[in-house]
Amino acid sequence: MPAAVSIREVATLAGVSVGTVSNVLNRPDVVATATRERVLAAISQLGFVRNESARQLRSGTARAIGLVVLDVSNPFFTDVARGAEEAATEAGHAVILCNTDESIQKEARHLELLAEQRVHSVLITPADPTLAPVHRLRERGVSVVLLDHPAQLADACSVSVDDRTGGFLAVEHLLAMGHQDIVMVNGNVNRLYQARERHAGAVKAMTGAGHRADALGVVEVPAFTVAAGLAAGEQILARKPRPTALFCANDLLALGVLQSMVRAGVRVPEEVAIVGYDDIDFAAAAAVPLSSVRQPRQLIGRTAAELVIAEVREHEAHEHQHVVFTPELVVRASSDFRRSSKVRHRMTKSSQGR
Amino acid sequence: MPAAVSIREVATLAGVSVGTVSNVLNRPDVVATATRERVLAAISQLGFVRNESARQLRSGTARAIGLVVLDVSNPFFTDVARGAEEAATEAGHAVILCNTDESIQKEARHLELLAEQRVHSVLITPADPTLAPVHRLRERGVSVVLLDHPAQLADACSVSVDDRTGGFLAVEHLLAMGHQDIVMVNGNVNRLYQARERHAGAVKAMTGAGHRADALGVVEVPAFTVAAGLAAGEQILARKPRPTALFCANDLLALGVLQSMVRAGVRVPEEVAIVGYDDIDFAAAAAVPLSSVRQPRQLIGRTAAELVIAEVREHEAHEHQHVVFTPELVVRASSDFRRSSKVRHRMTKSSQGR
DNA sequence: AGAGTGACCTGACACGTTTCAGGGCGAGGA
DNA sequence: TCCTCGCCCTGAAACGTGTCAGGTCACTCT
Repeated sequence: MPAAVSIREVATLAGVSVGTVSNVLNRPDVVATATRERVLAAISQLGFVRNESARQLRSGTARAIGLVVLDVSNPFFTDVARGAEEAATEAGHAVILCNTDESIQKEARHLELLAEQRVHSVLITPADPTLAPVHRLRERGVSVVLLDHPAQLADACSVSVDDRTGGFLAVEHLLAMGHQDIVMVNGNVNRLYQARERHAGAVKAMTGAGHRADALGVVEVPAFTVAAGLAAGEQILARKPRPTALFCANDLLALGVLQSMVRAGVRVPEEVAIVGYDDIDFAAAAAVPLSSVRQPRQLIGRTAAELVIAEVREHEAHEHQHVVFTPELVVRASSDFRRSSKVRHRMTKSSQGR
Repeated sequence: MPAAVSIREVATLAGVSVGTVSNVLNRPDVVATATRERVLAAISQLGFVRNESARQLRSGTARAIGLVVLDVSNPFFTDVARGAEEAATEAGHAVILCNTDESIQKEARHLELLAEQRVHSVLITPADPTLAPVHRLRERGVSVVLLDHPAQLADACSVSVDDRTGGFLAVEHLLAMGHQDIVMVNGNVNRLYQARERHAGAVKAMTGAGHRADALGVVEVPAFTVAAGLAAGEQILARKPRPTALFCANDLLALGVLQSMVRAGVRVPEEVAIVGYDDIDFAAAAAVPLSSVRQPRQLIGRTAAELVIAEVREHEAHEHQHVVFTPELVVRASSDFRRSSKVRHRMTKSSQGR
């Protein structure tokens, strides 16, 4: 392994001091053209690469921002990550992506690591409902933006989508389609902010339509995954009077539930209507195209990154902002038989065809 | 922003030298119990956090490994990433995830960044077919593992899946189902290794069955995405004698193609059979459950990370390995009407029901 | 009692960079 | 001729760690 070449060797080869090389790198305008070119030639000849560690050590903080999400496998979060990465790259920052799987321990572990890396800021969808680790970061002077969690913290920006309205839209739609017996497939309401808010919105729709609050059934799942959705589907299939409509707290759950319905031969939407949440790209391509509550995924990530970059730049003068986007219901075949009829009809022909 | 506390302040508070604090951190066994506890108390009292930059600067290399993939939005790669992250975390390494979108420029840019960070190794699915950036890394002494690209490089390990066999299995299956007019939906064969190999396998299956090599039609797409698949679908729908079977080079393409067929009312698999590649989780949940060539996604990532960690540990003694997994065809309804009949039948009833 | 032996700790240096006070030097003005 | 002023450059001092040669001290052995 060839020893890494340092600024000093470049300086020697170019016949200048290390200070000058550094200037060529960081403030090219202050050095004479001839010298600059000599230095640049030496750099490329030796294959010199800046040592970011040393820069950070000197400057006290890294040019990296940490992005901590609940589940990288969830297309919702990869889209958020894309948005954030775009904005970060434009501003010359690297993004370190961390996955917590909703585990408080993993979250703490990753944040510890990010603190050691001296990232200058962190974008996080909190797994710990107490937000304790977020506060620890703030105390250490790390800028934080809460993703998808609009806690009105005095000391951090946030970017979120109005989950309560999202839940409301979904259930309002199901009620409008004539459903009475609605079940929500949801994560733990106490642990996860999104679960709590979407549920609250759903309940609001129920009571607004004259139903009792507890008329909304609930199936709690341990994770927001397709597998958990499959399990929830089995559970729902076992219920004696089967609910006629399901509102799933995200699309992975909805896809799992849908799959178990299809396997069991339960017709969607005729026997059971399903609405998901997030409107990931796969929702439209599902066995029955999935109705879903759409969130501006990439925009969420981009906005968060931009906020945090601004915060670091503005320093003390920065005022924390709380950006809230509004979700939008996308109705497809899984909750509206009128939309499924055309395709369904052809499928009928197709089965007869063989 | 509170000044970050350094090892020196901890030393002062605990009444020891900085060397001792460092020892407590790195070789706790060499320091007396009483002293160690005093130091640890000081650490937690001051909220001291190691400065990773300084450590790296001293040790010359970071405890991070770079993971460079073609598309983070592709569930195949997120699964690979998960596997890699698991193994890396177990060994105490962080993972920096980079996305190239198949762009040579983005790839170069990310690798530059990783070099500056002095990552101790890089796992990469190359976007540049010349592998030039990979060789640059090697010259700088960075360990590299090629993902999904078994180039028999003398100076790097690789982990891949036998793409040629995968392509062969897919088309062999379609031929066995009685198809003659088969089209492959594929990326650029010259640019992407996977595209080239899967195509070669497909051709081998054709010729093996007594067809001419050019009997396999090809639709080239600009990217391995659902959107590109949709566009390819439109293109195929416009063909005068419509092909009876499609082999898509990955599942995102297949899902897109499938969606455009469903929209156009073309029956799958009766009128057009479809086989995808990767067997991502969403394949099974698609409008018509998708036949696909399965790869051990997480295992690929885990193996790659383990290889590179071993390489760094073993130093000079390391011998480069080329691990090749074997893919497996998973047949579902999209290419086999017998498997679709049950569900299809119930759907028939459902359409009649309303 | 003196020497030898561990156990434990100290203190300075090095890692590669950025920053900054200051120095050399040529040109222009008095 | 001398002074001043810019321009361009130098060189040393940090940044926070890990390492390592050496130092101190109590204890044991002869």
